[in-house]
Amino acid sequence: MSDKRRTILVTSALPYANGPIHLGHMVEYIQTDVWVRFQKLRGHDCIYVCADDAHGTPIMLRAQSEGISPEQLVERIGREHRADFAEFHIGFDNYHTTHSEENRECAETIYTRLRDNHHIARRTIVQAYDPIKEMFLPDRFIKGECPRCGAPDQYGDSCEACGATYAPTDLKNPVSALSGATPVQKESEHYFFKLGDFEGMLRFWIGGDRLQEGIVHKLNEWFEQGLQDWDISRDAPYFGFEIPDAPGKYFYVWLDAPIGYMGSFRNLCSKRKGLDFDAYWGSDSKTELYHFIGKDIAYFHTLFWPAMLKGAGYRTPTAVFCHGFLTVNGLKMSKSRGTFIMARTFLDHLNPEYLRYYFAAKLGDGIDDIDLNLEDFTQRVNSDLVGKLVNIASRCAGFVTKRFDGRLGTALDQEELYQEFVGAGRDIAVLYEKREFNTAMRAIMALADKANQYIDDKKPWTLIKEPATQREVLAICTTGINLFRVLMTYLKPVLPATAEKAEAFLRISPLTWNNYETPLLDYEIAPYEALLTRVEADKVNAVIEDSKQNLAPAAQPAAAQAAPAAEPVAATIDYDTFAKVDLRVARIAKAERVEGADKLLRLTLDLGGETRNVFAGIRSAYDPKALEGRLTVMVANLAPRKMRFGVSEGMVLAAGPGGKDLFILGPDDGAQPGMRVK
RNA sequence: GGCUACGUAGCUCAGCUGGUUAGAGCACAGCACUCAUAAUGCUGGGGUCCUCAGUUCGAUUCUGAGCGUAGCCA
Repeated sequence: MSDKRRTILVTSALPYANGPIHLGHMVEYIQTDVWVRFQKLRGHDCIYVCADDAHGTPIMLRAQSEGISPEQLVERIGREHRADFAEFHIGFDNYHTTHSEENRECAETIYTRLRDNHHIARRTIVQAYDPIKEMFLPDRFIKGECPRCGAPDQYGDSCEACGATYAPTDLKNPVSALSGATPVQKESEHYFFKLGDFEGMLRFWIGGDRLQEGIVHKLNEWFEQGLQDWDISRDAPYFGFEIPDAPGKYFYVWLDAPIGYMGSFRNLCSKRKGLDFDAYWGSDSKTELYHFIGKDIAYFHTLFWPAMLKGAGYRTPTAVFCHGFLTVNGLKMSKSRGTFIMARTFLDHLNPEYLRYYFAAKLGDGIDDIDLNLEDFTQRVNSDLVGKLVNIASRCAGFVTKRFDGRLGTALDQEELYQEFVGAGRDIAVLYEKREFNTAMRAIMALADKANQYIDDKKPWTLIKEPATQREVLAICTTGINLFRVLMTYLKPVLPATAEKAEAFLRISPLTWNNYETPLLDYEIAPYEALLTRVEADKVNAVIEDSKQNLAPAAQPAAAQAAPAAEPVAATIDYDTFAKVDLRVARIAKAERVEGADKLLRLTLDLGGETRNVFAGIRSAYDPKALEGRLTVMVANLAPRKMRFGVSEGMVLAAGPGGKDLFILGPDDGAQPGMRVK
């Protein structure tokens, strides 16, 4: 049935090791895993590797803020990632990390070969530098006003207000997001990969069937703009691999991330006998290599990555498969709506196979976004999997167990129908191969409909009443159960755990794509037990509730009681005016009375990296000791003001008429010192 | 802002190179059945194919503009 045995290596993009896996990530791992399981089911030699992407500035800083080493952080997150994937039945052959000796070796080899082949250039560039943290700042860590529209508080690479893109040096009034200091310009020598050397090779490479049409269009656009050198080095301090011949310089995280595919494979070679690294990665490799990625990182995988491989004397990918993003209920995932769902939260309440099926039912070979509509999800899973699929086995098994000692008949009632189901496998296999899972699921469910229609048409529950037609009932149920077995084979890539239960029910060895052509006859099966239960709406709601963060209902009863002393609302201001006020969450590190002032307290505020001295006129309402440790909100960009007792560097927000009736603001749990209030 | 995609029934989607009454599943309504996890079967209602303009004998399908959504701009 399968063609000749293929040798295939498959990867999913490496999740970043600074946070947990969410359902958006799962689209990719489920898509890849279904494809890999399909290949294995067909009897091909298919290996699936992945790893944590462990390097870069965000991980370094996150570890710092948690007071642990980056290695400890990455180790912990990696453990969580593995657990999430395992429970979603993602069947990696190997899951490694980019912070590994194998990866260092691969990265160094690629770099030195590129260098020796003259594909590396060195140039001194000027970059923003944080004089307090003593480090160069990535674009995302610089904030300032957009040079085009003037919107405040924009990142160093692009403006969220007007969409302009620019260099961080173009920002007006830039500040470091780490320390609040004004970045200074500082020179540094950087290493560049000369992508332009590979234009001819890449133009040729993107031909053929390697990439989806939309991606090819995008690449052509990039070609027209001209391929530019890629900056692959970063200065210390940086969590990553030091460049061999350049002390103090590190590989940019995006250099060693895709190399992580190789590193993970190399690690697998050390564990699995007979696996030959060069057979898979050598320039003359005969094996197939596929990368599943999200559409956002196509650039790295379709330009830099093949060029790097080529330049270092390795093979290039057979194809790169892009998928779209996940929306929930038609919108971007949102923490406040409770639709930013972590893999773990889903697992806490629901069977992971529900999600595997739903994603499979929606995923095609394109790069369109897919939507997780929770109501549709519930109905679809219940209707397709429980109502149609599992129902076939459930409605037939009772007769077999109760009336025929659990033994299937010696012949099918309808051999043609069985052969029709078997024959449909050819088209379904083609659909799986082309990653048109949505069409495959529809084809499988159409068969399930057919099986139910068949049983309905034969009405075994009527025939069982007549002694003369008892054997007919057995033949019908034997047919139904065999049809179910075929369908379960087709769904095994999507529902591996249910397939396993079905195997136990049928008392058969593992289903494969090659062992269902002859029906099970004269064969004893186990009593039927529910293979899959319905999605309960309560559980779906529980997932949403658990995903909501900091959504304590805004207190509004006060407004209802119409405060007598209500102050008229001030004149309208536009957003820009409001946005000029930089409000920050602050931790009151210290609070003390001020000698000689009967209204003031001196507060030492921690803004997560810097501290401020602020005087607040709240002594009549607060005991200083009770304030220490509390979080509050302050105006962080108020001009410093000299007072008799010192300089006040900002202002704490409070409401109330005065005296004992003063109330300082406090954020909900979870807020961290330094966060901006917007 | 530029570019690349996408915008079809309440929901999720299919419609290849333009051609008779635009399809499927789910949801909904009616009927039937009771073997099955209130599952299943049959029948039915429901769409200005985002908007406008153009090409054409004829456009959901081609072209242009606009609106909306997503990604990218290394």
